[in-house]
Amino acid sequence: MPSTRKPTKIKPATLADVGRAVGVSAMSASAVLNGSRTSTRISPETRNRILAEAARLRYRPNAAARALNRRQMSTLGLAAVVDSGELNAYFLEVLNGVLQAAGKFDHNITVFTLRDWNVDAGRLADFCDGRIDGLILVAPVITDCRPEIVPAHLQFVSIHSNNPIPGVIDIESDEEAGAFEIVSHLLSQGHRHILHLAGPEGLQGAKYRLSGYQRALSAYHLSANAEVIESGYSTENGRCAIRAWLRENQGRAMPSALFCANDAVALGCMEILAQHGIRVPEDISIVGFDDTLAARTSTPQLTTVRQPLCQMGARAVELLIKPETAPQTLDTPIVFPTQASIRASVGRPSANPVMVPRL
Amino acid sequence: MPSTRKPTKIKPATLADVGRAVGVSAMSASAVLNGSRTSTRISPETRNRILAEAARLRYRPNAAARALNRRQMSTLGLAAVVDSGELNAYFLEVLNGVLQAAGKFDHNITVFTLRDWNVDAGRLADFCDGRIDGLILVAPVITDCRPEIVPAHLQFVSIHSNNPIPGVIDIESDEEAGAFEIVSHLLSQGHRHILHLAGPEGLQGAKYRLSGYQRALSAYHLSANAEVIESGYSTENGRCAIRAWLRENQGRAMPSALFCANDAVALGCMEILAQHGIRVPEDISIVGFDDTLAARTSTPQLTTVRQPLCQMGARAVELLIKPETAPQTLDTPIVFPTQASIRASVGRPSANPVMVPRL
DNA sequence: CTGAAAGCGCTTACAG
DNA sequence: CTGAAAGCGCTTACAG
Repeated sequence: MPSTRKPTKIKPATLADVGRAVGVSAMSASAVLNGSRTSTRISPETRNRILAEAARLRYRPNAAARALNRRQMSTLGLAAVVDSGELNAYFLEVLNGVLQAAGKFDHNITVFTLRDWNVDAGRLADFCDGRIDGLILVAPVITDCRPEIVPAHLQFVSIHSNNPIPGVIDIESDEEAGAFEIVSHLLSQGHRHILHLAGPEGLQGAKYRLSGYQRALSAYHLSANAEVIESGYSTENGRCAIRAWLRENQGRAMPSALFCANDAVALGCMEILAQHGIRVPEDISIVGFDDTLAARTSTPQLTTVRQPLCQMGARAVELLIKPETAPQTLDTPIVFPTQASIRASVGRPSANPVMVPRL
Repeated sequence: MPSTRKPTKIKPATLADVGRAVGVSAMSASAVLNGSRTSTRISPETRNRILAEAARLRYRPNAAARALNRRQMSTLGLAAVVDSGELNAYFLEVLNGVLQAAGKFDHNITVFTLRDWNVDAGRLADFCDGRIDGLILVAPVITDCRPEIVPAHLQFVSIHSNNPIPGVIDIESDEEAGAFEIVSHLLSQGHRHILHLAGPEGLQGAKYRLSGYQRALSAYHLSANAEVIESGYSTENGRCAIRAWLRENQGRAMPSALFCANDAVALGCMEILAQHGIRVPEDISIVGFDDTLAARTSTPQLTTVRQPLCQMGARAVELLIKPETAPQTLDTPIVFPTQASIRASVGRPSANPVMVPRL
């Protein structure tokens, strides 16, 4: 007998159903099954009968009714932009941290996706209609920041906000220090010509990474050797950028190392370099940024800068659920440390410089 | 002036507030602002005044109240197990498809994470308390499948369920055909000794992949050449499995190709082989399964089997929101086709066989 | 065209 | 120890 579609008529048991089955009021059932306060005492025997009937009827408190009454849903929102139709590895790391923390506090996570921060900023407030008790903005880039995007009755927290949003607590990682550390590592390995593929112009994170790069070179009195080309943040951006650079520099010496805007860009570069027979790290060293899972699965594995995205996500959840843990001043972001992840994609510079191949 | 924590007292405007401001009943406001049915006609002028006041007060219908009344939340659940504390690339692909489809139907997605399918199966029904209108199970492995795990009033859909769950529609991809196709590709390239690193014993997907491998060999009358070792599904599993195989087969000829349980395992193998100076694809060809983003970022890029995870996620959403699109029989899974993704990790077998290095 | 009433399922005072 | 009442914000019949 093939199973058939289930009739959608079956209704879950309510407190009234349980009460009726036992012969008491819904209120008594509520006190036993959901009541947190101990002031209302129920006799042990009716208590047991209520418990038994509730189990038999598979009673579960209705979340919508409870939310309406308590004015909170025990749910947090997570809003992110989907670039080119795909959430990326960066988001996945944040999501992991957010889910883990939310679980601890018995909260759910609802994911909202936007096409574009500026265009969809107005929709943010629409999500605050009782569905969620707080909203986490993942890497928002809201340049046109009108006050009405964050509603008066809910708290927002941002992670890696591109610019301050009034009333929104921001969580950052120290990207400047991370960039400084990783470029210093390259320098300490003997690299003197390090090409930086910078992130998208206008993005704060890209600026921090560039600034850390410059500060490291400066510390070695090598500012004159700085060479920067703008790339973006995607693998395809990385491919295009390095391809263009190779085309324009045929016959010249290759840099001995690449400092890429992020892991995705680094992977794009590795792909193109491999096509030209340029080996990593024998011929050229490469470092990325973010320490996404792609950094661990590439060949060779990527030296990169770890941002504690998981912890940052968890902190965002904590800020919303336990606002008393928030810092005094909302204007200064909470900053997490970054850390270099040293892997196989960095070696010593090769003795005889590699030349850019002629096409 | 530093911004201060917002007083959480501010309450969003209700229909009653809007009605009061205009001087009409909440019901009229409802008819204008949220009413879908046209039977209730409001005069154009009061209509406009209601609209104006609603905008001024930033009225938004309360989702909890509406859900209580309509008995649906416009939200779907997505449940997955977090292996070793991390959601993986496979999940991310499914999530992408699910979010995209949910957006089209104006539904939200709430993510639930479990530690272990069998242990936490009982919690599934707890989520069905009015928070969601349907639940998607991502790759569930519920061996001890008692009927009460799926509640009577909600529909569940599974993606890649390891075994049938009564009353749950399952969505599959044709893994057997995918394995057959990719192994046939290896055979067509001249490979005759193909080692299979099989997925975890007991998992249905691993069986399909093994079966496709065997069928392809059989079609070439090469069943006698089959060689299978059990690996798992993680990169570390892949490293261990290939390391063990190399240790036990020192001095013998290497297989000319590896068919790995999935991309992660393939990457683990590539890493270990590289350590032994064995080149891909010159010395040995490698194929994976899943076509996760790691397959595109490895060097060389991985030949693998693409499963349309995004589409499968989208179909799951559609099944829950438009149950009329469900197939007649729930017992037969919906099967999506798989497809070989040919990339650089496969070449022709080398003329002189590579030997397993002595340690 | 407009409103008073009842109800969705729960909880929070308040009586008995 | 237990229950009747009122309310959370919305909607759906039903009157006027």
